[in-house]
Amino acid sequence: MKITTWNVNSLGVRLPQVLDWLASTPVDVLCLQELKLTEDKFPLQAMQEAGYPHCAVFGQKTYNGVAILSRHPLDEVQRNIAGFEDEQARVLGVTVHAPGGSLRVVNGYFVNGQEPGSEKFAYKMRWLEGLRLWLSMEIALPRPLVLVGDFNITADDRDTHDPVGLHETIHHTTEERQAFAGLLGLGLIDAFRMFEQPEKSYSWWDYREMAFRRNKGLRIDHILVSEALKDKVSACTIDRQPRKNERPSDHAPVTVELVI
DNA sequence: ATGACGCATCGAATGCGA
Repeated sequence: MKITTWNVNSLGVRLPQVLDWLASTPVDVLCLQELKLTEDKFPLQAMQEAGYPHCAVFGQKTYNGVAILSRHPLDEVQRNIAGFEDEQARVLGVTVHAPGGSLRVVNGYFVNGQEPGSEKFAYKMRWLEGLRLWLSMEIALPRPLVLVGDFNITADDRDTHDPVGLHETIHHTTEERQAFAGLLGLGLIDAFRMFEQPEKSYSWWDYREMAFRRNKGLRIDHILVSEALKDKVSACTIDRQPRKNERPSDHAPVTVELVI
C-alpha cells in the first residue's frame, strides 16, 4: 500500500499534472496540500475517473486547503486539529479501510511561520502544540497512524542545502525542530530516515534562481508512521520528476510504501 | 538585497509562500 503527500501549490493550476502523475504512479492514497480552492471547485469527477472514488476535501479560497484521495473507503473525517480553533483549512484526518486493514491518515499543511519572532511564527508554534496534543490522543487509539504533509520544518541539517547560511532562520529554528522532535516523541517515526537515502535529498526548491537545477532545496515534506507500522514500511521516496514539468509545483511528492 | 518566481485577487499592486 502506497501513501503520498504532495503540496501542489494550487490544484486549479496543477490538476493536469496530478492526473498525469497518478496515471504513471497509481498510489492508494494521495494527500494534497495548498489546494487554494473551495470544496465546490474540487474536481471530484476527475479524481473519480482517475480511480479515486473516495475523497475528503477541506478547502479554502486563495490559501491553504487540503484533500485526501483514496482508492479505498474512508470515514471518520476530522477537519483541522481537534481542540484547536483555527480559521485556516490546514488539516484533514481520515480512517482508510484498505483490504489489509484500517489505518488513520492525518494530512497537514503546517503553518509557514514567515519569520522567527513574528506573530505568524507564534501562531506556528501554537498550532504545532495543538497538533501534538491532538495526536497524543489519536496515537493512544489501537490503530496504526500515518502523519503526512508539508511540515514546513527541516528535521535536522541533513534536510537543508545550506545549514550554515540558514541557521536559525524559518524552517530551521531550534523551536521548530523541537516541535518536530515532539511529534517523534509521541512514538512516530520519520519513514524517510528509516532507509539509506541519497545525499542532499530535498522535497522543495524555490522557484527563483534555478534552485531546482542547482539542488538548493529543503526537505520539509514528511511522512511519520506510528510504532505499529515500523516493521511494515518497505520504502520511502521523493519523486523529483514532477518538479521538472513545465509550471511545476515547488514541492515534489513523497511516497511511503507499507506492506499491509 | 525592500531582489529573484509563482499563484491569487474584482482589474494592478500586493500578500504570501518557504
